This record gives sequence, structure tokens and C-alpha cells, in this order.
Amino acid sequence: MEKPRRGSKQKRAVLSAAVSLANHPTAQQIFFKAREEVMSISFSTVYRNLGILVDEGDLITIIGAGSEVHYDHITGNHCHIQCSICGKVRDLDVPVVDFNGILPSEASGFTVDGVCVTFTGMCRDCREKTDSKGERR
Amino acid sequence: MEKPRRGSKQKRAVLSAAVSLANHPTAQQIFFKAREEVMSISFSTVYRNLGILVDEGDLITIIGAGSEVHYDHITGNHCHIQCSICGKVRDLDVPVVDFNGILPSEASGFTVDGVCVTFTGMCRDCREKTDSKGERR
DNA sequence: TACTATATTAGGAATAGTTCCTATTATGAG
DNA sequence: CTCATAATAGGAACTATTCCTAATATAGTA
Repeated sequence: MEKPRRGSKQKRAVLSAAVSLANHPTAQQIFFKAREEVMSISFSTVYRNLGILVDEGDLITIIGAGSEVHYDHITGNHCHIQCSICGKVRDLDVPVVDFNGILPSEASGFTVDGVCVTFTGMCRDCREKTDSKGERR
Repeated sequence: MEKPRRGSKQKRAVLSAAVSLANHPTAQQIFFKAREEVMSISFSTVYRNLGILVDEGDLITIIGAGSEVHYDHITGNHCHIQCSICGKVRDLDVPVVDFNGILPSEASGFTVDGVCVTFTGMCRDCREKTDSKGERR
């Protein structure tokens, strides 16, 4: 194989941070984790390497409702659910493969290369908070 | 009914701009369109009213891969596809209802209230550009 | 080891989208 | 007309991300 992990302990730190942070970390969370390993690492480096790692297939980005991008080192097809209150993202057991089956091959002139299925809802924590405060709508 | 569309031509302008712009406009696009109707309208007003209109169910937001939020006045369940190059969003005929059927009722402790299915791919325009330049990867 | 070309980094400035704040203006009720 | 309330315009502030540049690290070669 010719993928010798050449150089860049920063890049390795970014990947291992993304892997060790289980719950779909944001770039910021990855930055702080990676900094534990390479204290001098900068945001630029984290963002650049995250992009590279996504290109290389080591990570995927999760399309979410918030303004932050979430990363996932489990690159196999699966869905996510995001809490619309706190932004928390979790895995779901529903495989995306099921969805691909019903995708029309000709989709508005687009070539389809992926699908991101994100359920929205409320996590237990936020639900309990809302319930105990009197329910709005 | 006590929902008399009280006041605010700005709010009406925002909604009609969102409706008249067919292809899932962003807040910015809605702003420029709304300004044709109410020239003094400001970004704050557009953003605030978009939020209100979403709360009231007149619009939905589309979860996309880019940093911009897209709005859709067709609030019924349907999927979207987004070009990963230019960010363009289009409707797909695949109904989201199909997806809801296979959703586990107990989803990681979340209460599910919706699902956003966004296919990613490349639109015809961007595909042609890429093809003619020699293909990467 | 020393030298050189290339790749990568740190740091911060710049950008984009969005939210927040405040004084001002419009609206509706009496 | 007057008052109380709601909504607005404008811009500052904020956040996540990208871009730029000089400095540093790396790999290859002698």
C-alpha cells in the first residue's frame, strides 16, 4: 500500500481526536481534543486536516440543522438524529441503504452520490426540561 | 379566528418573496426579493420574520450541506437534493413518508418530530464543467 | 551530515451568515 | 388624540469557517 501516513502528527491527532470523541464532534470539539495531544495545534490545521480526512474517506460530515458541522468516523451508511433544542447528534440504527433503494436514478438532472438522513426531534434531557416547565405549543 | 394577519407588510413581503422564489431560496435571496416590495426592509426583519413564519408553519427550513439555510414554502413531506459543488437545492419526488414508516419508535431516547432527507450529488451544470476539465478521482 | 525542494504548520486577519440590541416608527384600542 | 404595545431599521456583535503568509518540518539526495 502506498499510504504511509507520511509526516504530520497534527493530522494524526485530528483523526484520533475525531475517533475518540464518540458523539459526532464538531470541529471545535475536535480542536480541543487534538490539542491535548499536540498542544500547539491551531484551528486552521484542524479545519484543513478535517477536510483532507473527509476527502480521503476517513471521516464523513453530518448534515445537521445547526450552523456547526459534525464529523463522524463511522463512515458506513447510517442515519442520525439531532436534537432541535441542544443540537446533540446521535446515531440511529436505520441503515441508509434502505433509502438508496427507492431513489430514482434520474433525479432532477443530478448525479447522486450520497444521502444524508437526519431525523429531528428532542433528546431526553431537553424533553424533561420542557415538560417540567409547562409545555409550549 | 384570532390570526388576523395584523399589520406588518414586511412580514407579508417576506412570505411572498419566499413563495415566489421557487428554488429553495436562502435568507439572502429572500431579503433581496422582499426588498423589491418593501424597499426599506432590513436583514434583521427578514431573519426575524423567517423564524416566525417557520414557527407558524408557513415555511420550513431545509437542512443542507452548506452554511446557508434554505427555506421552502412547500411544507409537505418531500426530499431534497443538493449539489455538493454549487450548493443548489432541488425537490425530489421521493416522499418522506416512506422514510417515516421504517423509523424505530424509540430512537436513542429521542422524541422524533421530523426527518430531513437530503441527497447529495452533482447537478448537471457542475457535472459538465467537471467532465470537460478532466476527472479527478 | 548538509542541502534543497516540497509540504505542512501556526497564527491571525478576513469573510459570511446570522443574531442581538436600541432607538424609532407603526398599529390598534379606548 | 393618546397611550401602550408590537414591529421595524440599522448596525454592532457573534460564530463558524476560510484564507493568507512567514516559519517550520519533512523527505530525498548527495
